[in-house]
Amino acid sequence: MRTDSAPRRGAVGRPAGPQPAKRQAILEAAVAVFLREGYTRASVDVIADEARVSKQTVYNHFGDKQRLFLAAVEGERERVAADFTPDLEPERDLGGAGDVRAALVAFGHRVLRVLLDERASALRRLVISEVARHPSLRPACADGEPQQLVSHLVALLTRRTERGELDVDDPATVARQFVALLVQQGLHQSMYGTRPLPGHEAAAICEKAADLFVRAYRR
Amino acid sequence: MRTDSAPRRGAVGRPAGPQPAKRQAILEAAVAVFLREGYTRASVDVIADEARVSKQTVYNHFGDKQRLFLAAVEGERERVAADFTPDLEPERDLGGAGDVRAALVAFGHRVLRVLLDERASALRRLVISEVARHPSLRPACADGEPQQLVSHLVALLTRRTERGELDVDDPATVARQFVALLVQQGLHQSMYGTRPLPGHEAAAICEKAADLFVRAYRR
Amino acid sequence: MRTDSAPRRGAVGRPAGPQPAKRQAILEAAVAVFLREGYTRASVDVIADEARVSKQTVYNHFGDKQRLFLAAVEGERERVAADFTPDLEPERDLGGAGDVRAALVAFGHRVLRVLLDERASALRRLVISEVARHPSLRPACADGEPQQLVSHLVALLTRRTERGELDVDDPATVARQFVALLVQQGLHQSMYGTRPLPGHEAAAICEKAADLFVRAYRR
Amino acid sequence: MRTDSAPRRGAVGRPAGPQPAKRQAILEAAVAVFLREGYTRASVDVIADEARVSKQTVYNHFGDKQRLFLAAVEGERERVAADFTPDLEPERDLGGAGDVRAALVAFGHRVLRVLLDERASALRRLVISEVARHPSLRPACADGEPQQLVSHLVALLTRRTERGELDVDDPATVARQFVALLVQQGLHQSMYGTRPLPGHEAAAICEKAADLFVRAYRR
DNA sequence: GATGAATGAGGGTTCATTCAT
DNA sequence: AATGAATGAACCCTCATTCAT
Repeated sequence: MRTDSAPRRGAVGRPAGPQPAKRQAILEAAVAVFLREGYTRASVDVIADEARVSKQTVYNHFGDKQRLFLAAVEGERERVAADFTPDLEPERDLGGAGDVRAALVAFGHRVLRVLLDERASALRRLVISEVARHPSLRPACADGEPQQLVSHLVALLTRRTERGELDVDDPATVARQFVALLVQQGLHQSMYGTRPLPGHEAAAICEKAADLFVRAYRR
Repeated sequence: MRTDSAPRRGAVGRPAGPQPAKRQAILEAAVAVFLREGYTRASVDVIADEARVSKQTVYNHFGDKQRLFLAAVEGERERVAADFTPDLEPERDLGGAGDVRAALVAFGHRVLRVLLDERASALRRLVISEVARHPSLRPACADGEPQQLVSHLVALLTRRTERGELDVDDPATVARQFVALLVQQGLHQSMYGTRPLPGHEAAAICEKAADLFVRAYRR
Repeated sequence: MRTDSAPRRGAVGRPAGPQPAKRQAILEAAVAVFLREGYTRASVDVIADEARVSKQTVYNHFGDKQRLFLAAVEGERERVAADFTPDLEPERDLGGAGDVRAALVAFGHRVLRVLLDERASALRRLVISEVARHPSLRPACADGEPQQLVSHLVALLTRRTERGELDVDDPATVARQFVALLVQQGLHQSMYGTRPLPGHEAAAICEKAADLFVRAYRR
Repeated sequence: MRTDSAPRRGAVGRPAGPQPAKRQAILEAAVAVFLREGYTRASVDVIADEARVSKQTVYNHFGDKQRLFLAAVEGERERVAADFTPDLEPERDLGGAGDVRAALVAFGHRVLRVLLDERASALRRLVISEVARHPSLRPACADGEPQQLVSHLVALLTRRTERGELDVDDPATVARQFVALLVQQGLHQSMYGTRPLPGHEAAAICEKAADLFVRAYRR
């Protein structure tokens, strides 16, 4: 995650070619400003300043504010996804001998952590704000429940069903429901990521959700 | 070019006195413009024009843009709530002889109808957009799941439990979960009210949710 | 021709109502700047400064640069026409006992004076510059030969024909030709009003033109 | 992404050496853009793009926008002149047995055709627009009546006078007058080349002009 | 000689807000 | 209380021009 914007001078003394570093610096500044201010409030001047770059350079790279915005959202979306990849490895408690409820609770906490990450929350609010005016944001909007999380839960449900601990016919649907429930309660109680969610509230959400699904599907 | 319809005071014919009709006109125009454009894009000029009122009159009544905004949100919140009161009378199908599942599905459809109403959706997006910058919006943000709906469901669950059809210990929690599940799936699939939700998708959401809760709580 | 831009305070001490003086000041500044710089070079900032008015006031009065431009051209066109009305009174040498040639020469000088007036020339160049891009300028462009001059000459030709000094069948056509000839040679030799026309050149143009028409139409 | 078609010099494969083809391409693009947009609106970026050349190459060749502009005008002036050389061969109808009036009418049509050519008109408007700000345009401005046309008419008048059909003392003056008359009426009625001149209007101009001169000079 | 990237100044336009009537 | 006119700051974007490769 290099963020320097100065042209780096290699060992051979070449003064640097076309500088993709600037593009990156602009994108990072754009993400920061758009997340902080929203689309309309964000000013290209400020983004340029924050990227230590002239305003026209921004326009040379991205054409106009809207395209810069979409690029920033796209980039941030990838960054958020990447940041949480380690969290999403499905292996960890699949084989766990722990009982189902504990597994679901643990999974729920993971969902909430990903969901309430500060930058991810700001991105979500931004996308919701602007999706009505920028239809290109629809894919980003549909990502509310990161697909990877759902897949992970599908695997978990399938495995537990195979083991005879659960009785889930249609794991995809059930997984989406579980995640949706956590997401909505998490967003709602944290004001869409605007206030930190106290640990006990998070725990309550996860445990009650686990209770519901255990009650419904434990064999 | 006088267009006011309020009665004049004073014998000499000077138009004078506060004109509460104007305040209302301004508020309505403000709601329309803020919902349409968002906080930053909305311009006081346009609001004044749309209210057929001078710009300074807006400032006389509301002080500044932010206070006008908060008043508009508050007003719209009440309007939305009021609009759906008829839908929310809890008596209607409580005594229905219909089975529990059907009652839950019907209730779910009611939730989605309220949730996806065009103005209600625009209001929700607006509140989510600005809650980070205007803390006074927090109450409005917490209204994501209209309280009345939840109360209604609590009553339903309680009654059905009394009748021996269900076995719900903590109806408040269960009701919140049911509503949260519907809300999240409805918002997600309709892009936060930005595209119409096809009937079969709405039906699927409601039925699967009913299935889950029936499975968990039917005695 | 009042040109003061300060709000005048009437005898009763009222501090001035809506100030049409500002509109006038803006228009005058606009004329000056557009004539000096041309449409594109002219900047609304400079016009506002020169009118001692804020830029937004310009926009409040005229909407945008193009409308300001058209208003300025229209105003200047009227001003130019008005400025030369005294010159155009047709009575002066109609009854003159002088011979026809002298009358035509005198008329020719009048045409050149009107034509080569500094502001009128700048206006003509401006209109020619922009008529391709602003179709609303077409009327102004068609005014190249002020209609009043042609009418005047028509009267002169008619009178002289009635007196038996000339033999002009179709005075309208002949008048347009005479004026066109003078105009073209005047514009050409003065570089469209860009360099002063020496007296002897002007005289030559007028005299040769008079010779041509006398030769063609003297009875 | 090399798109140049000029041959490379040097054995090692470095593209090098002056590429006069590029200079020509730049000039052509500059002419097109300046004629289309006028001096101020024309942007060096667009010219460079249209010439398929980097912007700096434009600066390398022409120094700055103004010099590029002057070169473009000069080039276009030559091109226009060259384009009409075939039309200007003076021999064609000089010996024509047709009567003088017909010859003058035919000549008039030739003048109007040359005058109202689309590119020639755009060039004229451009020169008139800018002559006040770029004194180097004065020669181009003086070319309003192409010298070649006048010479041609001088020859015609001389020949017809020698034949005893006309009685013209000073053919140069008369020729300039005839051309000036046509030019002014043609420009005026076509809005300086901005709207097409209907055939009957062109015919009327030419015929009335021929009538005038025949009336004045036929022996 | 030619390029792509970068710049600082300035373009037209719109904003939230206040003054004078 | 209500208005129309006015303001200064800021917006997005484009310009002619230069630097570094």
